[in-house]
Amino acid sequence: MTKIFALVDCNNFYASCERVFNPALQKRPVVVLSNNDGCIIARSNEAKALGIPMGAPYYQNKELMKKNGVVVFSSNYQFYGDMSLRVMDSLRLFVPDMEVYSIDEAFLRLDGFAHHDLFDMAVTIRTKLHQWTGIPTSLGIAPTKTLAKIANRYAKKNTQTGVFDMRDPQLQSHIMSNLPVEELWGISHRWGKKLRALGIQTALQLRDSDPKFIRRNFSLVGERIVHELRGLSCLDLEEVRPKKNIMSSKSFGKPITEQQQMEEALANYTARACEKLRGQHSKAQGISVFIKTNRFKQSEPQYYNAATLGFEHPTSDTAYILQAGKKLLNILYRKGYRYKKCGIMLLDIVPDHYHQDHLFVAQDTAKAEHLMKVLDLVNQSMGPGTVFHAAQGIKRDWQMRNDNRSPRYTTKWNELARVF
DNA sequence: TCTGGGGTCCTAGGACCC
DNA sequence: TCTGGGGTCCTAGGACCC
Repeated sequence: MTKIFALVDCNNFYASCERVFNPALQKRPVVVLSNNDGCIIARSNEAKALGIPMGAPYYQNKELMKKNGVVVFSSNYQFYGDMSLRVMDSLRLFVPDMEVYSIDEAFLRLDGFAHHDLFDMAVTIRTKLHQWTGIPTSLGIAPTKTLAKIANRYAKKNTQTGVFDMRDPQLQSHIMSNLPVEELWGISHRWGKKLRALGIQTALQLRDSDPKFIRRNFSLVGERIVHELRGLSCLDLEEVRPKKNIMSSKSFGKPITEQQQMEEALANYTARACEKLRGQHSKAQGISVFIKTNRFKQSEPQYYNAATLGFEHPTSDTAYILQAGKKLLNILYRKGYRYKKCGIMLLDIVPDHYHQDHLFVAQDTAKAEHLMKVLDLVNQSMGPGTVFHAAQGIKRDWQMRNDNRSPRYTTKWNELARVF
């Protein structure tokens, strides 16, 4: 039986979120910035039309935006994350087989609905999502994930309905013949250049290439794309799996020059990573820490260093991991640099019921685990950061900038939208 | 002044084993 | 002159994604 996939993608997701509780933004150009107000990571259609580039540094486009009355937001991940949950929960009401692919995308399997009019069904889903969450979406339908991605792009650009069904092979060929190869899912700018050098310019040409040849030059990943373009599904819906690595890293609001401050920042990132770790019911068996200076300031002395440490036993105890991080930082840190960023990665993650009996530590871990449970509970009910470790510091004047953050409308009682 | 953060998968090559 | 063959596991690095 042939499969049927749909890709649901939220249009300009972060910008659309900002609009939901602020209708005055409806026709205005809106832009959302990355952490630390560094780069532009979301644009409303009006902002795109002004030629504001994706991923570009904010400060380079400040003038252009000011001139055109663009409304600028710092990122508000608590809010976007919650809006994403609402969209995904709504989708689940329509379709049982679904994969949440990213914060703003989900793949669906529609095989079971093949006797319905899938176009109508997609339009209904889209309408309801908008009605229930305020978020506009696009829906592409096709026999493979890779083709569904194309269908979705097409739906966004070329349709009134926001829905496009690309199951027909002739239609596929026609659309692919006009699609530059680097716009395919899985083909980066780099691979695009390499493909073009080999005479492959369009998605259609890639589809009709020899899979073995593509494999030699672009590995299994490339070969799979060829098959997917031919309508042969190689990528199925994926289960939600616990993360294998958990990272937490951030640039500082201003350069750090004291080890004490770096320790504080690192402690905060560590606490965050450990929270995620416990949230997915896992333990880590090691930690890696890195610190670096600002690579864009080549006039300043540059420094990057990283180090890894294995734990004696799998753990999710923040206090224990904080100590390990501090140890590593002590090895890495050199005086005399202006540091811009540091980060921590939790490694070799295993389920938390994975239990290696350890004669001497059993007692301690039980106590620590209980403490962490209480800590998480308090922070979940009273708000993040209500209770924290002393190592995380209080002043935190290295913290990132987010001057234009909107209220956390849906996750903070005192930031609810008001209606007058 | 100012340039994000968090992931996954695949491959090649080395270590090690019989 | 000449020094096996095959397998597994692990890791680092490179590629991609949103």
